[in-house]
Amino acid sequence: MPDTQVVVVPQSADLQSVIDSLSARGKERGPQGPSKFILLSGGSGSPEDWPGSLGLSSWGEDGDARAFGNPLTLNPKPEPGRRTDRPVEAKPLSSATFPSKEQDSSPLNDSLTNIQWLGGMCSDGLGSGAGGRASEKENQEPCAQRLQLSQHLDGAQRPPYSYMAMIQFAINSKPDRRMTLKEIYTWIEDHFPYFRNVAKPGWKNSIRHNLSLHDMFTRETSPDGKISFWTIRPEANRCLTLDQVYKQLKPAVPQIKKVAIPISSERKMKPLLSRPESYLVPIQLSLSPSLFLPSVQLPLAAPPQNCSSLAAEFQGGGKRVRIAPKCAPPPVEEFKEDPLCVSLTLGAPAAPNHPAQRVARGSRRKQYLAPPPREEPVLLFPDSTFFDSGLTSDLSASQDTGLDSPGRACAFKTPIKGSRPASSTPSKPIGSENAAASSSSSLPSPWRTSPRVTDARDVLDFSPIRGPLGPSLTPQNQNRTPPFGFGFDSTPFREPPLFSSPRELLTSSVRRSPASWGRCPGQLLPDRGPGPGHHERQPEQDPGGHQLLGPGGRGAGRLQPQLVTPHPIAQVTPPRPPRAGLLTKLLTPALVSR
Amino acid sequence: MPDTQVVVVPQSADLQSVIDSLSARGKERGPQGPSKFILLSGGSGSPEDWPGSLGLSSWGEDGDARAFGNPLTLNPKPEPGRRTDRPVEAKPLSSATFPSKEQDSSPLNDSLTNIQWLGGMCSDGLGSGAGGRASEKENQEPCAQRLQLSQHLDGAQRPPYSYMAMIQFAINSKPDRRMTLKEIYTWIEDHFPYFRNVAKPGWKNSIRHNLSLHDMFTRETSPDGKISFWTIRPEANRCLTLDQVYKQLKPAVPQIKKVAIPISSERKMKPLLSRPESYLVPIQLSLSPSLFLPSVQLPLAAPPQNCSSLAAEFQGGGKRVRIAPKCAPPPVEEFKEDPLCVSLTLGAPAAPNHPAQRVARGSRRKQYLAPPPREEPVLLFPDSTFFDSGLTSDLSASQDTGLDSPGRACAFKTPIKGSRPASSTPSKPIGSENAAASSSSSLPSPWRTSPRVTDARDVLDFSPIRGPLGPSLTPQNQNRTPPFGFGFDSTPFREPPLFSSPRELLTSSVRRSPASWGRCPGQLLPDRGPGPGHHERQPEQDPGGHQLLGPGGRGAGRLQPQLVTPHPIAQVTPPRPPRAGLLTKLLTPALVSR
DNA sequence: AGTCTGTTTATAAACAGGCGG
DNA sequence: CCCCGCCTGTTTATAAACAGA
Ligand SMILES: [Mg+2]
Ligand SMILES: [Mg+2]
Repeated sequence: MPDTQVVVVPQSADLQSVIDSLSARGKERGPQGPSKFILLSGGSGSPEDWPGSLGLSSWGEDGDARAFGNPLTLNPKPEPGRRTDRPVEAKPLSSATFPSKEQDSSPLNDSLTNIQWLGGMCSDGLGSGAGGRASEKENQEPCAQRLQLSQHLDGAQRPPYSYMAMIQFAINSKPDRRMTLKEIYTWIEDHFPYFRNVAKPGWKNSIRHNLSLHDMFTRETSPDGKISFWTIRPEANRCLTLDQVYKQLKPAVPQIKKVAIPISSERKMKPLLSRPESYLVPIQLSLSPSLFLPSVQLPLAAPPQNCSSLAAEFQGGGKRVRIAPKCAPPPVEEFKEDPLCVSLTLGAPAAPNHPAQRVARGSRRKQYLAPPPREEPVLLFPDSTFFDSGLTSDLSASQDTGLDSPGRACAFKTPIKGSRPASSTPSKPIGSENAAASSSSSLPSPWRTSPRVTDARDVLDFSPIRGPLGPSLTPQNQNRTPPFGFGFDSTPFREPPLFSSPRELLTSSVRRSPASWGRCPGQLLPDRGPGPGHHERQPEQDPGGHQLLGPGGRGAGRLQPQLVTPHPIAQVTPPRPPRAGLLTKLLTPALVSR
Repeated sequence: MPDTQVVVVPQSADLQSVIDSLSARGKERGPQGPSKFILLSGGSGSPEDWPGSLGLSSWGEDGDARAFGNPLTLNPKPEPGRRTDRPVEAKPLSSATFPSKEQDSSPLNDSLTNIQWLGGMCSDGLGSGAGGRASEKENQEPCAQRLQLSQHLDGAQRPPYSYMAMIQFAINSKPDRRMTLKEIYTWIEDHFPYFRNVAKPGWKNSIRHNLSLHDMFTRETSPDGKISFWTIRPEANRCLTLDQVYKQLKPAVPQIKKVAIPISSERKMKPLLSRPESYLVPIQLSLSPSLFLPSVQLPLAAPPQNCSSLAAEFQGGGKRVRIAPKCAPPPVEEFKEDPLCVSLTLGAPAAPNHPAQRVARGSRRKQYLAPPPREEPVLLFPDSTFFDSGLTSDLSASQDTGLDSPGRACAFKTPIKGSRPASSTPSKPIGSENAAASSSSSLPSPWRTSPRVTDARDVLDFSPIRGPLGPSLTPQNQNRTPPFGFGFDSTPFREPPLFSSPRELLTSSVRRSPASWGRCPGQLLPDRGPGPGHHERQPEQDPGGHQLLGPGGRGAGRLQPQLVTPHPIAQVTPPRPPRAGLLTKLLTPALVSR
């Protein structure tokens, strides 16, 4: 049902206004816009938290106590000048005109107009106070103190994407997927006015930081050495584009857009850390029909599998939406306190109670210790496990409480990756990825072995787009065809995408054939030939991934249903939110004064 | 001359007081303490900047505007409780006694007593004000506002080591090189009282952050899954210990301790970012005799090579000392404006003007694009290039200006690493590390090829200890024996350590045979057998490294002599500090008001 | 329910190197 | 030609969000 959107509505929200808003947005969206909506009751939140009226809390007053312009202190430049090269904010806010010139970047073919965080070019009359020491450094006040006016439509809403994601958007928007730093800046400013109009100049520092930090991004130098271009390691490039985040590429594939409506929750974070509480993300829903409104039936491929999701948007009382889910199959039976899962059809039960496949307990994920052993762990990989977009979903909530509790075949514990996922190139046997970390040659044997237990967990597809090939249930981790087809790239993967954390996803490579690296679907690469024979050096094979969103314990199996249960309007009864904790408080509205 | 220390003295310092201080310290040190000192005139600085009287500037006033304890705001816990589990600072500073109990960690066999940043347990009478909202969160005020009193001897000086380095110290101090998080905390608090007495509780957050971020650190789980231990990937473990930083392991190897005396320079950094301006670091000096006082002659192994260093301590007007240098051979002749180098004996000139070995220009280092080609690039690897301790030294200052300028054989440009150094395991051919990044199968040919130019640069030994085997000059990158011998670990490396940045050093592995992984020299592993046959899975081969110190552009060829020239008291005439810039100002004293 | 542990992102900063005014 | 400031790139520090135990 490509024209369908699932909308999670705060309990306290006015349903009619939601509907009105959605209808309006659907019109803006044009013919491709969703015409049907699935409404789910979400956590809390009041109408004033809605996109347009979000108050952008308190990041202008940061002040920070650091004497900025002490002209006599010659301490080495606290980030030199570095003002935005765009004319905006160049002068001390003298009623700038925001020429919005230099729309030189990629064509704005993204139909961005309907996204709430994408306001138009700021056209406010600024000129507010505090303009004295005009910010010339990156570590300065936000570009515009003019927050009180036009709190929307000028990028007041920070986009919900992480820097890493935005950089990927930017680079992948170019046909050759290569961008200079300045171009990245410009692209982001053009597509996310927040950064031009609102963010402090330090955001450019963060861009550079991300480029350097993540080895997904590599720098290439022009032959003459004069120009540096940033690229995405082809093995790691999931070819994320901003388009894909809200525009479906292949209507044939069932896709549902999802709108998370913000829940009030004030942050004390620094400006760029605090995120808007809602945004549009595309996901491929794979929920059992019982989760939906009675009238809705998803034309799923295989037998409808479970695999969670949805609730993602509400974790932490409207924290932020998770894109690129860490989707792990729920344990087969036996699991306790997993409200959403209860009503879901479970994947084909893998060999239950597979001994030696699970770490006794203790696992905050990551802890890449050893590559998955040849005897593949039991990995539940139900059909509907994969989500089209990076919407966070994870029903692997089963806390893995009792150690070695029987009946929990798919424990999904501490996936292993051999501290570097590298080396399993097509030219080499897959088993060659033994580059591992756990070979500390002096460990007492119990220590060596235990972490090597290779339960797959979390994991799966972070791709915002879904290929037509529906993922097939692969309980034995064989013949699996992870949904990395990417629409046009149909190269199947021999190995299932096994990674346990966003970081790994981000850093590691795409589990596609080298021939398909860098071949992204769609019109983004019109001038590029299929380039099939190009994979000179076969990089390490590994599932590539990316994280769209901000900080948080993404490394672990997220979206514990008990934490984020969206109280679906459908029949699914929230089976008692177990062990609420602080997050429960967040889900209960009005506690936050605001 | 193992009993010799090089002391860099600020120009404005009172020499007699320096000598007195050094003498006193030497006595504290005991029989092993240095009895001879080499004094070098350094940048600037006034006596009050000396260790004991450093003012610890202004990190208590940060304030930060974020309302901390707003009891009604239920925003998810801004770092829960998390007070130091040690009793120190438990109450609101009620004249704490600092029981200093639980000296349970490794035996303090480090003879730490002579290090200035290691004060005794704080014994001040504290009880100062501001004790109202006792810090219970990690993101709180520093443990003790009592800075005004007893500004020394209680850890007032932040140790000069990065978190990564300290974690290595801690873990490697255990015989089995395995530590729980809490043990790491305790070890650091015991050995660096700063963190117990002065630092804000957030330092523990940073420890955890470092453990997670750097994949050098891996987590292992006990068989029952109840306990997590942090270890160092054996391939990456350089077996750094705090001992090695100031204690010479093998007196046969020439080692000289160095004392950098602080230069006044106020920072506006946050507490933990601002570092003390001086500390002891061991280096293996390899300077031509002309650089030293006439009476000093270093018994260097091979013909005295150049290779810089020294000046390291003074960059940025007493920024911070660099440990674990990024030592790169200086260009042979032709280089411009390299004062220190001028007077140094240069390494044997490698094949001059090796075409196609150098990137045309443009390089801020890192930019791992392709693995080093089989035809090894010309890498100047002069004997004295290596320093015993991690003292930063880098004479590769030659800006590599003119592209393909002849006469500069050792261009050291943009080393390449194939975005993941993995896969070249002993079991596999070295050539198999083709996991690379530059295989973007759609790049126009010029872009593909250019970054692949494989000039080695920077690089080399970050080890704080030096093995007896003197590095041999290897202009052709063959038969090189990088100084990774580590004293007792004499396993030679087949591949030279080729890495270009501290990060790479940190992340990548030690270029030792797998059998030698985890085998660190000395008494640290008394209870561990030689464990030769333990390397089950051969991890990626790659030079291991580590960085001891804090932030900064370590990735690039550092220690531009023009920036840090210490004005040695010896005959070396500072050949005109080229292109001073802002850093020049920093070197000139008194400009900073203080 | 709170704390501890672990993972990840955001932000600031230090500094190196290059370039252009 | 040199100085100097800005831009770019790398790395560490710090705070924070959040998950899991
Ligand atoms: Mg990078
Ligand atoms: Mg780690």
